[in-house]
Amino acid sequence: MLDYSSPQNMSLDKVTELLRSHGVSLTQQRVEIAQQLFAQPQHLSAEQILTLVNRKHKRVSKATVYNTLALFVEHGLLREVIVDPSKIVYDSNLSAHHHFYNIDTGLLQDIPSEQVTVANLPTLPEGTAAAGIEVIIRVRNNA
Amino acid sequence: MLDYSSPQNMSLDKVTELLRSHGVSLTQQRVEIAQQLFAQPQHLSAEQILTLVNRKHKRVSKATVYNTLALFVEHGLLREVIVDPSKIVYDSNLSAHHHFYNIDTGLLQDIPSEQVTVANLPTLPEGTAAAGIEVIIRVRNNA
DNA sequence: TTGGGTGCAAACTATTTGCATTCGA
DNA sequence: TCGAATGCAAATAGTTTGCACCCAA
Repeated sequence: MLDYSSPQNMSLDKVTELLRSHGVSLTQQRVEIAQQLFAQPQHLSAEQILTLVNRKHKRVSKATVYNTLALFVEHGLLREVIVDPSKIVYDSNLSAHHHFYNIDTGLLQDIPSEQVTVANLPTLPEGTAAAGIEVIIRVRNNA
Repeated sequence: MLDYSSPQNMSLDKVTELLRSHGVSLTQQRVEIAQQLFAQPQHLSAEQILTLVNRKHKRVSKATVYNTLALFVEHGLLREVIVDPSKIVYDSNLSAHHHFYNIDTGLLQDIPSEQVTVANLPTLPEGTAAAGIEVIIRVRNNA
């Protein structure tokens, strides 16, 4: 499910700059988590991130993974994708896009935003401002 | 949060016909749950449904509520809306529509499908068929 | 009658929390 | 130094499960 072979880490320099530019102060754990997450655009659960980060040496606790993910989301470094009631998926692809979600396999795939047109938006409810528009296309495997 | 005053129940006749026509066999509990759910189009959590159904007399267990909701979803009587990682919302509005989700209050509101145009759909992943298209517009309260 | 449905309590799992310890600036 | 961050374990909450009993057809 998770490809353990290909992903390189993002370089320390780049991670440092990325976190700093988003107002996140540095700690060893945040850097390790960020190196994994931002090596490439990807979809990971908290559990998967915990496993990835601790693959070689156990250095990051579960609570810190959750704390850090929440912090990254808050600072706009990461996007939560809510498609499966059983767990949150963290998406390190920051560009605007939508998703295919395979309800049989759980596979989540990006749809570049140019490939979907959402038009004619309705007026928002009184006293609210838009925080994001999401299109989720649920698919199932052909029998 | 939940309006306990207005909702009437759907009549026994209508519920009987509704369940039968969707291939669901009748039991006391299923009828009680259906009467609440289909009294009007609404968004309810499992917990809320449990409370509603047992408001007067305690007759339906938690496990049965979950079993029944899953059964109704399977038979197309109900739609699961997944917007909040902490709980599933069951939507008794069967007509095509999308949702506003207020991330501050948790309020879910329908958007009639005529009010949003989703065009230019991308080709589906190999070997899959569409199971549903969802548009969720997340909003927050104005400061 | 009898297989599906129900109720109860215990199990499960993702996430959160409390608090003592450690670390970055 | 010192407040912020971390780690651990226990707590939480929604949902699921196992199994004995019950009831709709």
